[in-house]
Amino acid sequence: MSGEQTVPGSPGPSRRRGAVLEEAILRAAADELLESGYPGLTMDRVAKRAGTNKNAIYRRWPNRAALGVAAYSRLVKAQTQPPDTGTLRGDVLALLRRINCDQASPTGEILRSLLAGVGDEPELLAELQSQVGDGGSATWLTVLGRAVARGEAPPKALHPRVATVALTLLRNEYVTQGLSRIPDTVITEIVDEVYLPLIRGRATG
Amino acid sequence: MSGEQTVPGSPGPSRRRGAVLEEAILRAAADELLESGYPGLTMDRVAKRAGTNKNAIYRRWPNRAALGVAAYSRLVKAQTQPPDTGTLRGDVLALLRRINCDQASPTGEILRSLLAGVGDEPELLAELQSQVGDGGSATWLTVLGRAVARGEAPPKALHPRVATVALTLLRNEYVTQGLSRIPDTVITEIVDEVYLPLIRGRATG
DNA sequence: TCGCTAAGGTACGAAACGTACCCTAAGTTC
DNA sequence: GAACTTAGGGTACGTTTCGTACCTTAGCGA
Repeated sequence: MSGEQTVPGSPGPSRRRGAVLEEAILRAAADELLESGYPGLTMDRVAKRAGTNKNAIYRRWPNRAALGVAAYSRLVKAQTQPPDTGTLRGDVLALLRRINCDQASPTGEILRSLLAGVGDEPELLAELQSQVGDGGSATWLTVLGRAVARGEAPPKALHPRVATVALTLLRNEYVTQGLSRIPDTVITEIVDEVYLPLIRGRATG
Repeated sequence: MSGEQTVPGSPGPSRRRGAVLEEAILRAAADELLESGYPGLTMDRVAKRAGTNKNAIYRRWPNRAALGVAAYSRLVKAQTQPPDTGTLRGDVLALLRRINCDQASPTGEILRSLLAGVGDEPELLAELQSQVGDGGSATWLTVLGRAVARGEAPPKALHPRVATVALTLLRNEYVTQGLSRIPDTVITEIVDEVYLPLIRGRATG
């Protein structure tokens, strides 16, 4: 929570413009998302928190959903460096746990709300999807590729739908269970009961 | 679309009560869901369409989300008879295609909206989940059980998380792709690239 | 026949989206 | 350095929709 964004020390009108103001708005929106979720993401409140008004927001984003997606993108960006623990199981567990820790606490509820908020606008849906979903497709293929190089997995496993199954199952937990953080037992179950049997089973089956 | 629910032939006030009125409201709400989706599910419009007013609705459901979930349940109930084609692949394909035909056209968008609309109310989320998600868990276990009996799958495959993987992947398509109906190639890909390798791979891997 | 319950009609307050209008500060150009 | 253009600030407004309140009226049972 970065608190209010009005420049505190300057009494006179020191007016932010352009990218600076845009950053302040996005930060305020992201904070609101974290605190109150997407239903609590009110244009008036974001404007107030950013120390500006709705005009400045609507000049940049056409509606609340677009602002929500943009703010959400700020929350979940960053971590795309795939782990390298030396084993496929270790890498997959690390990936899922990282998602569960860094993203999950707000993501479950917020993502669920946003998926609805974007409604019929496919552009926003695509952006959400690229942020959350198969934005990580490359990551998973990297991890799997190393496993293939080590002989842990057959080359046939390098298939996007196969590679991302673990992420899909984890996201399904977020969406359908309504939990903010998934228990680690569920993660290990996904890995040991589904993902690794799927990957390795393809080697012999 | 069942149209307006006001009794057409009777000019005088012929007032419906109890279960009859409740049915009319639910049907009106379901029709609104089909026509306009959850965002278009307005209490005033449902009341008007059902030929009643908001009082009668709020006396039965505490808020819009509850009415939405109840109406949605009407839309997706019915089909729970598992298919029996003689092969696991045939059964799984039949299940997914049935879901894709009977449910999908409205389900994708509506489900996405509802998942958000229920927001923080876990009871409604659980009801949604039981209607859409693991309401089918028993179905999938039945299908898998027959496959085990035929020797098509190992008994270890009779695990809820494993059994429902195909459904989870299909639902993931609905939620993240924003399509009302999934192409059949995606369904066969889910079955042939993920589900069957997962089930059969466990036999040998 | 007489109440009691529930439905109908309507109006209202609150919240929030999105728009409009005018004023003013920050850059920009000459 | 002055005029001009652009963009931010403040505010008010119209609209929609949720959820509530209040009163009237019809159906049903005792």
